[in-house]
Amino acid sequence: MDKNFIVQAVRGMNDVLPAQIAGWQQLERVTRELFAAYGFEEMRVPLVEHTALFKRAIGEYTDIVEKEMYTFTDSGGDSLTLRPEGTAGVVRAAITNGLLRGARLKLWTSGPMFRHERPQKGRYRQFHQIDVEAIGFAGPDIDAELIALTARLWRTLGITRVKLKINSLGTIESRRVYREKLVTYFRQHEAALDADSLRRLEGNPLRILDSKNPDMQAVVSGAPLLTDHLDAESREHFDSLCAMLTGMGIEYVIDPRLVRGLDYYSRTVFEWVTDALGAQDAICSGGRYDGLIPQLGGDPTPAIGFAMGVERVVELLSQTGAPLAPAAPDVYVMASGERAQRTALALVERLRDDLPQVTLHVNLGSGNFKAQFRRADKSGAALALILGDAELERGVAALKPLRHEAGQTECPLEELAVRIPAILADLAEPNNAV
RNA sequence: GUGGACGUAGCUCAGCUGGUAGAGUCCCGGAUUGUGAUUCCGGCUGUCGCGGGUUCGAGUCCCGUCGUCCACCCCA
Repeated sequence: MDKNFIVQAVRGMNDVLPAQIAGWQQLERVTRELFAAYGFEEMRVPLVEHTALFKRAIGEYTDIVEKEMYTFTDSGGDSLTLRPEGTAGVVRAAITNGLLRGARLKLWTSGPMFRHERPQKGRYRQFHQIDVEAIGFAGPDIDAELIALTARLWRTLGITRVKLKINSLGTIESRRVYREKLVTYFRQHEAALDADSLRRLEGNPLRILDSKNPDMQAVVSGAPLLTDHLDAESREHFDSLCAMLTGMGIEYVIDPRLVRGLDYYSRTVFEWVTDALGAQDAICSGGRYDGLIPQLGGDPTPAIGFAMGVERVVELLSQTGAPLAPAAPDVYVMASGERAQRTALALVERLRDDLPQVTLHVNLGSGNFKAQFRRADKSGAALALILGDAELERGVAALKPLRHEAGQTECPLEELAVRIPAILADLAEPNNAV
């Protein structure tokens, strides 16, 4: 085989193998239950939208829109884009399906997102997010509830190395005023800015505050703070949120330099970070986007949402050390001899009819008893069902517990549907364990 | 997009200053011709990421390329 002809996976787009799936399924199960408990309903939206939607929602001058989108022209001549984030599609769906009209929507969705970035740990070109959006809620109480939900999620999953950062960006108007002050300040200190920051000065000056360059610390720390330039209503909204978080016993730090990279955010923004994943430390973040819906053509409606990175949370989950072993079957069925092998499948199908709650794995293909026992052991099954020509002669099967000292017994074929659950129940008793 | 490290068997890795590859594990068979651990014996798998160059000779040196990882950047 010529390795040059082996089809490779696309860079940054990963397979999730059976050995890794347990963490994904656990996260999916826990979030599904939690969202239902908080009154959120699932919805599903397309992976592909018109390019214009993302340009208008995320912002023309963001990194995502400028250089990270998978955009193509379809055969009808439309410019389409693989979604780089989830909120725009959900909001578009709410508008085009007529779900607004003063409604209060609590929604969640999940699936793959696409950004053409250089892959590294926790950052892939196809990655997965779980998105939660609350549309039609103006007060700080929904902000607090969303954050409480995420805090509960970490607790439920056993994830501890996370920290909550919050901030308020103010209204779009107050942010514009602050932005001008900031630009004025940085212009006065242009000599001290690095190349990245000079570039941002035009497009997104707030991001300069986020700079990790140590040489920039002096300039950045002298910059006017967003928190000091909030309008009165945003100030009150933010103070209420802080009080509610404190009231719920949720720890947080106010980070006046926390700025989101998407233009649609206003007022509350928050981010859960961890020190366990390296440079890609944000596992869940979001904020309020009161101005987005009218900007996309809907009736003015306040809203807030967040997204969590599935790959990153799953990685944290696997680091917590909680064993996520693949499920072992209850029974491994082995057959040796021509007649037994012919009979085994039919026998097992009857057992599946009678015992739908019991998982049975059948040894497929050939293999001597030694090999079949090895496979049975590896499968993790509690019980081996052994069918040989000798047993068939007498109309019985042998049953051997694989994880306990209890010895091997024989059972008439017609009694298996009764005997197997009885033995499994017996083996499940903790004091019978080896 | 920028910088750095790395790429040898399915997996984890060894291979000193260039002399055409090795261990453990996994898998298969046997000791035990119908019984899973362990032990012992035997066996299978590699165009040393790919392409080019230097050399009598390259896993080893050089260049390019692809990929992974780390950081920048960005963000979930």
